[in-house]
Amino acid sequence: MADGTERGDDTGDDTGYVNIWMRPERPSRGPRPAYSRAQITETAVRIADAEGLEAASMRRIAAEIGTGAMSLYRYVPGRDDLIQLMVDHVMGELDPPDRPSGDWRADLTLLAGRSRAMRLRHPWLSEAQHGRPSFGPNELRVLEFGVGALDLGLPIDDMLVLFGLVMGYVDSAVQDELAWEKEHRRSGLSKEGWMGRSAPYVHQLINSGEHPMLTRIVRDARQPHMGSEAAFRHGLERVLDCVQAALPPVPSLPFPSPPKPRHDDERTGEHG
Amino acid sequence: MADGTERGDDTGDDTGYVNIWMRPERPSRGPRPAYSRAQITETAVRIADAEGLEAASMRRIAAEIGTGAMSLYRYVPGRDDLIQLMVDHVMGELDPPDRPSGDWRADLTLLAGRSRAMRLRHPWLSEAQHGRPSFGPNELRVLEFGVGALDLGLPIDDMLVLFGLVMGYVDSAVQDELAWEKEHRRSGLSKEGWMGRSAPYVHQLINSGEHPMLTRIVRDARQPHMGSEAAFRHGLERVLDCVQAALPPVPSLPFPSPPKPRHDDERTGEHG
DNA sequence: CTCCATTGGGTACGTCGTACGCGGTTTAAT
DNA sequence: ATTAAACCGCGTACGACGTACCCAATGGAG
Repeated sequence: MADGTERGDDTGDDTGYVNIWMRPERPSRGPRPAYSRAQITETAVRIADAEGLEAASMRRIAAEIGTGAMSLYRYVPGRDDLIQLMVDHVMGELDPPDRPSGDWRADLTLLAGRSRAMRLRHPWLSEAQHGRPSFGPNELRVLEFGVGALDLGLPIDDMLVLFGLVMGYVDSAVQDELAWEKEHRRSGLSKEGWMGRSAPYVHQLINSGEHPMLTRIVRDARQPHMGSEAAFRHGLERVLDCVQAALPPVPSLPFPSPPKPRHDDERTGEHG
Repeated sequence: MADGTERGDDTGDDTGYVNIWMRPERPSRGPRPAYSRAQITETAVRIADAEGLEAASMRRIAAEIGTGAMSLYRYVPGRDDLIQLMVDHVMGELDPPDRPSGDWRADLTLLAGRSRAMRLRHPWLSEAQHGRPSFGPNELRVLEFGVGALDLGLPIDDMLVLFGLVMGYVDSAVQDELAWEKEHRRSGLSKEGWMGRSAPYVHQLINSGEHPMLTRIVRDARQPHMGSEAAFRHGLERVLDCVQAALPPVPSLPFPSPPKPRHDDERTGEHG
């Protein structure tokens, strides 16, 4: 173990910046750069949208811009950091309001809907996040809005759990929506072709009698027969019902008015 | 686009099998194979456990077994399918009981605890799943047990949403636990070193006054000061409270306790 | 027995991320 | 104004990667 690419124990890298957000885009000296992080990031996002994250290689991005691969390393420490820039860039598309409205359910519904649309536009996002938060500026804006909407008296740890539940649902729901498309890209089969090929396997599992839940999923689930957005909204309502149960009871407050910012709420929930 | 690795439009691959589970391990004719899918999968898992998923390359696995890289392709169509075998293999470690016990909360607690332990043993799992279900036998056993535990009168779609909430929480919680370790492996910094380097960035964000929730996370969150397992159990109880609220009211129980989730343990004096 | 499907394994191709170094350009310091 | 350091774009090169293709050896089916 640990034979080769290890560096020192405490230095990390040459610059000493621990993440991409602490590294300045350009120093003060030297000629003016021909490109920019934003341009590189947007190009990478465009390629990944069209052909997947793995297609957004350094060479491909550079070729799209019209330069050599190594030029990109003047702007970005490496590909992993560029991917973090891509993630935060598309997070900016959520464009949450500056402050929660006071109606937590409407706020989270808005955020979830925009997240779904954004994730459908950028199917590589789940793969690119793969766990680490990275605390980019746009990611922070989303966090502030979403967690702030749940600021109704719970401890911050519980607020984070609830916010994670909602965003986690959005992620997995969109992944399900994209599953057919991904499988198509992987196997070259259409949806009908995949169903036809899988039918023997699924039938074998069902006929074995050892998978009652799978049987019910195949036979009784209505999600495949609903519209994608309708299924998403339905599940989201269930998740928000769960969240609501974890929130402190709202109607009777024996204490003075909470410190939540009360905005004039003529925005009504857009639930169906 | 689509200039190179594209195949036909409807054939997919040579064999016609749509996923790895439909492809038989070995045909009837020819010499007896020297290795097996199980051996290859276990070797790959061992490498990924120790050095990450990307270290489990075909060449590396083959070298560990003591053969050439191309020999593995007699057992597995490609690396993506091998990763699916790895995922299902570690899913087998959950080893759920044959049938739910009747106490859905105990069952899901058991499954969540085993999932956390398993994911800590195999930190690459989240990266390897990256969205697609694949319906392997061990994955199906977990699905049958977990969803079956929630079979209390809800429609199957809602059961799936609730089960996904619980497993999604486990995933994200373990990812948080592993975040330090991953960052350490990436930057070569210790936890204290990372905190020291990030302090200026975090302080800048906090001092800007535009991130009240981040401020509360840094100042008030008790999770970093709890044990990892205690934090996990605490959040899990919150999630299960949410799930309970979505379940139909219990038909008959000896205890007439209302299903109201408790939202305040002992949170006293949160502001210093 | 013969036949040929299947075996393990080697070679080779195209791709990847990126370390390194070069000559030219810009700016801060003198 | 001069100089030297810092920074630019970019080409070359290296060691990986997944895997297509080819080969001789092998052993069950006829």
